[in-house]
Amino acid sequence: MCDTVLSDKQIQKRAAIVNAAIEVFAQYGFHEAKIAQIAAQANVGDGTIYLYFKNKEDLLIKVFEEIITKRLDQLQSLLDNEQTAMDKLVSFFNHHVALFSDQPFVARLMAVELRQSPEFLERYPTYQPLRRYLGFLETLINDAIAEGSIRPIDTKSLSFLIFGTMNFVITEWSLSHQTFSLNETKNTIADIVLHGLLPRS
Amino acid sequence: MCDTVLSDKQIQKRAAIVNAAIEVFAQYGFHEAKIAQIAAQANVGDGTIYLYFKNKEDLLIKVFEEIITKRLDQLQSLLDNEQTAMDKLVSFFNHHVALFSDQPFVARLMAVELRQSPEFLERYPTYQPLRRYLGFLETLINDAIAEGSIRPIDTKSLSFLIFGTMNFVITEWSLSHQTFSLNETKNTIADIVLHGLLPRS
Amino acid sequence: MCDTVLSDKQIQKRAAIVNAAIEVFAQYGFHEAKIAQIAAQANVGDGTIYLYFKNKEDLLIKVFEEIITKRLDQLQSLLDNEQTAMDKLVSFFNHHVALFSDQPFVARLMAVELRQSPEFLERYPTYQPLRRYLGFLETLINDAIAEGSIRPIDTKSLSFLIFGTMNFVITEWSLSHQTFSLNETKNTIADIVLHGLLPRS
Amino acid sequence: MCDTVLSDKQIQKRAAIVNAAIEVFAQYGFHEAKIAQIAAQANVGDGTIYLYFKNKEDLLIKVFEEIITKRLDQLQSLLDNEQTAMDKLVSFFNHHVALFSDQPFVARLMAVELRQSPEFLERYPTYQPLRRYLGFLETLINDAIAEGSIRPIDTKSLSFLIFGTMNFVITEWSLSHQTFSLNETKNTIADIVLHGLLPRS
DNA sequence: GATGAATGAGTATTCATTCAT
DNA sequence: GATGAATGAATACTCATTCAT
Repeated sequence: MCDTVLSDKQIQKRAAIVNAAIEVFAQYGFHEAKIAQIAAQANVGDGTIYLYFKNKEDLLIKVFEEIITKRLDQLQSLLDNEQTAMDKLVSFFNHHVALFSDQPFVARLMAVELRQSPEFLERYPTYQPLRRYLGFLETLINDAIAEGSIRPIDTKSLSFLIFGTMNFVITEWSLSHQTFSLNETKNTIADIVLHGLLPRS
Repeated sequence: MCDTVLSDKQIQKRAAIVNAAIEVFAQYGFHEAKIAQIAAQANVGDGTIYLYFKNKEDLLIKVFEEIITKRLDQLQSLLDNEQTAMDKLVSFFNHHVALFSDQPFVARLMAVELRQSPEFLERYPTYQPLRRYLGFLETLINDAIAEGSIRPIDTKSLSFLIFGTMNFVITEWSLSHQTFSLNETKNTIADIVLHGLLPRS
Repeated sequence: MCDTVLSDKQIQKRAAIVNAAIEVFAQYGFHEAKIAQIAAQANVGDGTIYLYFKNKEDLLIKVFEEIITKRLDQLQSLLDNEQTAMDKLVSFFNHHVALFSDQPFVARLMAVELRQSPEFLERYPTYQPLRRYLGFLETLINDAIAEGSIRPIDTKSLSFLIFGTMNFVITEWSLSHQTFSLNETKNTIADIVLHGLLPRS
Repeated sequence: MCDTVLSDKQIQKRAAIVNAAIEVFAQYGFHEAKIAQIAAQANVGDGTIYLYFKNKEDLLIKVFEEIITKRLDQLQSLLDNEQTAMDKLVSFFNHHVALFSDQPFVARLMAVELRQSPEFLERYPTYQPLRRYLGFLETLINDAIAEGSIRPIDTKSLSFLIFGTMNFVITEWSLSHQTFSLNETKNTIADIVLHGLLPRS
């Protein structure tokens, strides 16, 4: 059934499972999360999960894929409002933080759970929702460079800078129980990246 | 015996366990790492590990503490060669990357294993070797600001920027099997952070 | 599921586990009894035991509770045939021996396993199926005294005398591989208790 | 060394181990008692115990043998003061209770630990310190019968009656934290056994 | 399709025993 | 002889997965 067309009721059931999985994975991490708890939270039988997902690992993978896809769709439509490539890039940055700070565990999941171990990753060589996300960011950067809004630097390096920094910031912010202002930190970092650290003459 | 003064032979045995643990944790992650495998790799009996560490979790914690402490000591003495605060900061940045790229799994461990789950973290509220590391970085930043070498910005934000970015870069570099130049990426990022992204008029 | 109403099949499965547990506990004692062996004997998976009992200790406790309850029910209905309190008391004595000599290990379990250690007992301060059994015996004694069939002596002392003696006798009889006549011993003891040891003038 | 003649210092060391073992076995029971704890309590190294005893089981066995031997010696000399066989028997009864109530755990050990399991017993077919104790009691009974002080009944049955009852009483008394008068219970039981339960005309 | 009872493989940890010192 | 660090066998319990209903 895993790949068949689903009825409405089935779509709802699958969504319930995914939502429950997000919550439970986020709270306990992959290994401490129990299928039984996810099933209970989703109000389905334990076995039902296996009608929609191959196994626990597959559930984690799929959950991510869907989060990232949804995030990218949201970002895409939000960015349509912006004119210049630079505006789009700045907007991406702001919305990235905003979107993930709504569900900070997703940032943690991205930084942590999907990187369980080299072993894990090697079992899913083609699995790279993160790649799609970074790829999207790289496109925006390239456009901004082409536009002349920012100076030409290595695209991948900048995407790592933006994504890596903000992922770390969001995770810290979440783990610290929001004891600092995410927004101010974000603005400070944007300022540094845009203008540099050196004193302005 | 856990906390007593150790004989030379015991020190060697303990070190063998720690080294084996680093390798196995790094390759498999905390949950997939088996005590039996660590013991085998260290050439000791399974039970011996429990003479030196309270349990598997304690082993992870201690392993980290020791890595971070060693790293900080190394950095400290390397930085003694530098004159200005700015030189020290730049040197920290370079050596940080160099040190962790020698053992890229340590970067992964820092980013991943120690963040297992909110549950895990809450069991060790005061445990923060990462704090010490970031604290050291913040001191360097403050000195550089006081010196006038960089403009006054929020210290914590900058420390997040430097550490978060480079931790991500190292992890990506490691997971990608070193398919890009760590050094060039590092230099590009340093350039951006120092001079900013905007086109130079 | 532990406390839910059970289906017929589940009742059978639970009973199979209880029976297997009685045999294995009886043969090896609590500590030497292995869950795997009980499961094998009951023809269920190891894990299945944990669907019906919290843990090994709980299994021991529950097994006893059920044996004692069943024994008391049997005794109760057997005693309904007797008219006087004295007849009931004598009947209890005879049936007690008969019932436990059918499963002599139950006598051993009562004397031994449930008294593992003061530590064990203190973990179950309110757990006293033995109390119920002795309490029942004390009631019978009180009635016989009220009836005037036996002289008024301390009820508890007599209950200890009857129960303690016969439990010891049954255990010895069982451990000695029935090398003496349980029935004759029982009758001799009954005679002594009823008529006293002193020579009859 | 186990069976060699021992120096004074060794005799002391062995005694320290035995005493520590009694305490620890009594408090925790055989299975929960740890060799390491016994060694610590006896102020010797773990390995030292194995110089004096073959293994943990052997330690339990030897400990009992010595307790029983000492008890029997004490009883023997106490009984020398008595004239008639009947006086000796009564005296045995009283002193048995007194001696064991000083170390109620010995009663428990006798009732419980030495009866671990049929398996355990079958490993020590010839091991019967209890036999010696019961044998001594039977001799006293026989003498009292020969003397005409008590009527002729089956000796073994009476020894079971006396020993079984009092062992149970002492154990209950100990486990109940001495909430009833051991002495009164003892006297009531003696009275019943001597005079019988039936009303005196 | 949905369920959840049953399964049994898998593992951290303990502790009696050994043996190099 | 005494020690106690080292050993590794042994086991209760968990939980992802299956499959009869």
